[in-house]
Amino acid sequence: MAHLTSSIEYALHCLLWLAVAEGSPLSSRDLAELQGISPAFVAKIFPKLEKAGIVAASSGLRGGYLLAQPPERITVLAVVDAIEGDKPLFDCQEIRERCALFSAEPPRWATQGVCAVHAVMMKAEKAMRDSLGSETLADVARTFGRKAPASFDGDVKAWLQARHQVRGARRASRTREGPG
Amino acid sequence: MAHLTSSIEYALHCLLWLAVAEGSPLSSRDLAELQGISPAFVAKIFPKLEKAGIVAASSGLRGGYLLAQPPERITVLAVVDAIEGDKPLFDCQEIRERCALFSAEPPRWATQGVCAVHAVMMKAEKAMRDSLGSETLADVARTFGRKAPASFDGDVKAWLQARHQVRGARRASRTREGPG
DNA sequence: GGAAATCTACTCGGATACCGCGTGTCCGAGTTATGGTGG
DNA sequence: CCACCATAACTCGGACACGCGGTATCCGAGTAGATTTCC
Repeated sequence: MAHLTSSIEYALHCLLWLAVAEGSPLSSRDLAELQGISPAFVAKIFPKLEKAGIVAASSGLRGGYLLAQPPERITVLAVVDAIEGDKPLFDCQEIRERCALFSAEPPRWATQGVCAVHAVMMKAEKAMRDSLGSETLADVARTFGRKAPASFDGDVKAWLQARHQVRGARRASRTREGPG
Repeated sequence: MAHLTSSIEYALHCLLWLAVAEGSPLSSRDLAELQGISPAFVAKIFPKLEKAGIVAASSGLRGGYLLAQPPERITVLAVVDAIEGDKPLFDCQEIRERCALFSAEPPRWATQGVCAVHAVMMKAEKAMRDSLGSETLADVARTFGRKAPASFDGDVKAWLQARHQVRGARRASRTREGPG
């Protein structure tokens, strides 16, 4: 992975909503409007989550995204890797090879094994990945759920249901009202 | 800090050379040519290390940089923070506040405390910082020293000494040779 | 009244601009050893 | 022979462009449901 970007933040927040709306699919537009963020941006990052097997997409009217796994099995690390493509946090430029003391070509003892600086960075990256891998979506949702009042869950489901009912009914009301 | 950039990699490699050249100051040019990297870039990042109290600068001919502390007291984390300015690895955008269910203003329970996603990221960042903080420049140098043959240290000091002798002697040789 | 065809709005998905940060470079101010000069 | 002075190259330090990756946006292909029409 590269580093902890906004895309990852958006993805995690969206996934939390999918966990709340257990069962009923939410479209990228739903997720965006629910959180007051850019719909286009949400639509851009979700295909990555789908390819990683974190969410499942369904097309057409009343389609949307569903968690492809139970929240207990989705680690934050998996989400990060899905978005960032598990690029390394540090890319060693092999400075050790270019030492002026190695006139023509660097000796074998210098290029053997892993660069000492690189090793430190990899160790740090592993510590970070381990931390992210130990937290699941369910853990984060629990933290969130502890703060929200009991009524909030109902409010959310009501909002989603209302939105589902509105879907596809616009044409009907428009023809009823008529253009003139 | 932001993330583990090339500047940090350069800085660490340069500091390793300063540790090897214990006592005699090395200029940014020395460090650059010794490693085959851009002198201008080295010159750009070293003032940050000086402000952080990691190196001490001396001006004028035969000036240069010196470690301001023993290598055992310089952690990799200190170097990272010196270069990056200890910017957070993740900046929370407080998405939770923009929820559409909070019509006018978000309720207090939603904005209270730390965002659950943010908390996970901070924990991961702390794990990384702890790892970087546990490694000192001396540790890295030891790893490097284990690989290099005993003769290498002498070669390095000879190279540096030769370079010091050359310094300031160019004008002399130039006037001696003369333009005509 | 029931079933098929049509039609619309909505969905995902990828290809396309904008912007900020990091990378890389350059030039100016200040300092110290050198070389020459005068006593 | 010694002390002083001007010189010049070297040093640090900050200010200036370039390029890439991430952010944000748009538009096209495909699909499921609702409406309409016909038997």
